[in-house]
Amino acid sequence: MKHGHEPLAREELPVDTAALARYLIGKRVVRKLPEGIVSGRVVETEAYVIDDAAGHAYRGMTPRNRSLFLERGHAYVYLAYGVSWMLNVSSETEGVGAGVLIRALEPIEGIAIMATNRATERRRDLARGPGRLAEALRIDRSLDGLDLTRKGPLWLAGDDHEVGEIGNSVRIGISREAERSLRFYLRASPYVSGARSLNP
DNA sequence: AGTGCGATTGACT
DNA sequence: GTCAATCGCACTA
Repeated sequence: MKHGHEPLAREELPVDTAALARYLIGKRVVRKLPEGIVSGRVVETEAYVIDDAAGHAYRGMTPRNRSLFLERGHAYVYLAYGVSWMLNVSSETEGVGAGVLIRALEPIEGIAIMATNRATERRRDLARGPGRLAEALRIDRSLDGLDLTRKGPLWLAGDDHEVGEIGNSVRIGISREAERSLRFYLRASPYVSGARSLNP
């Protein structure tokens, strides 16, 4: 990497949730921890679009989901099933609630730190799945609302690596609006979560 | 104030 | 393949 994890500029982020979900494939999530930098390539995302009954913003702003209404490029972090933290990127203009769930990363930097955070040595299991990636990067509520277009504890950056073919499918683990094809993933990546049928 | 339910994971049959 | 863990939050009253 010749660049120094320069953050993505907000202006380059598509002002459209599905477009942003696709755009983020191949980009980098960078986490600064006391032990060092941890980062990975985004290989899987899901869009939770405007007026989406499956989206947390569907019934309006609440204390939990207010970060979804921030200008695009901010973190929305919440706890799923009382067990796993989920990292989302707000995706529309200020006041409009929508976001992109980051579902899996290909581990790039700080592998040893991730392995410690995850209590496993298996490379493929470090950040395959939204809860796992949050654990690997030690992401929790304290990062909710963070501007991901600025260097800080967590941000989004570019990546010089060529991006392979991007597939799309229905979203995973939801019941409402389950038929919509709003999941995006890198076809060739072994670091993508989900059943085989969803990764043709 | 009580209740039902997940944008998941890991353990287990 | 099935299933329990675990808890914050939105919703009902």
